[in-house]
Amino acid sequence: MRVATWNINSLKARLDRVLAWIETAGADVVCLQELKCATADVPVDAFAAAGYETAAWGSGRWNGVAILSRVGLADVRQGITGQPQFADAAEARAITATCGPVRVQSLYIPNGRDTADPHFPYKLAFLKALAADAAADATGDLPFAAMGDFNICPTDDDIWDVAEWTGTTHITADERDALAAVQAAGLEDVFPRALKYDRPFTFWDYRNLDFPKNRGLRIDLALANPAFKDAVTDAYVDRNERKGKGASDHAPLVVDLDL
DNA sequence: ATGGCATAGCGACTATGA
Repeated sequence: MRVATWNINSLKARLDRVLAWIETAGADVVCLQELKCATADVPVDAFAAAGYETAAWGSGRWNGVAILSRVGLADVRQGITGQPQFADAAEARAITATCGPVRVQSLYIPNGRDTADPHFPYKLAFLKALAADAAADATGDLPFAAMGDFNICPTDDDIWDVAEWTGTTHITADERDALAAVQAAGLEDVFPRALKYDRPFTFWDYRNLDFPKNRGLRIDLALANPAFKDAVTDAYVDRNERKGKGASDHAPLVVDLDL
């Protein structure tokens, strides 16, 4: 089966591309992030017509996560245990579901904005809660993966030029330590193939010709438990989906499983 | 030191993203 995660940067603006991609890619399960619409505005009928059930948590203009599945959808859980709030609100950043033989979590980790911004400790707190939340699924027999936009480059190789990002979020030791704690719960980074160049970036800023110049980041990850990891036969970033007018600034991360 | 580009929202601009 084929599982994918993709930050689509607005479901409304990207619907045609999402429908086209899930069909041509033949994805069985798709984790989406940054819906940027309310739960009630998620086009579940369009996904149903394409053969997919939908679990979604949207909250309007920002954030929003979903899971599409054509292999069943059960045991849906919104948010994570102990999820911190920001500005007194629980943001739509996590949804988990069992899809046939696998359990997947669609995650949109807070950006952090700036290391001096309140959003930064919020990001770290979210990751700390995630590490505790993931422990049960990570050690279970059911194949499980926490997938999504982690907004962290795990290593200096996961960014086009780390020197250009000195002092910014996404590459700090605090963030990498928080990510390592999530992995220490029993989840391993499923490292994808690059379809072009040497590194499998998943995000390129719209500005500055960053995509043509391959100034990218690898921030979209699939963290898998042993049962999931053992079933992986291939993983790659579909950078072709980043091309052309109307693309998201993220490309889908695709994982194939012998399940 | 800042913006670039893209998105949504009652909008003629701002906030957010990474």
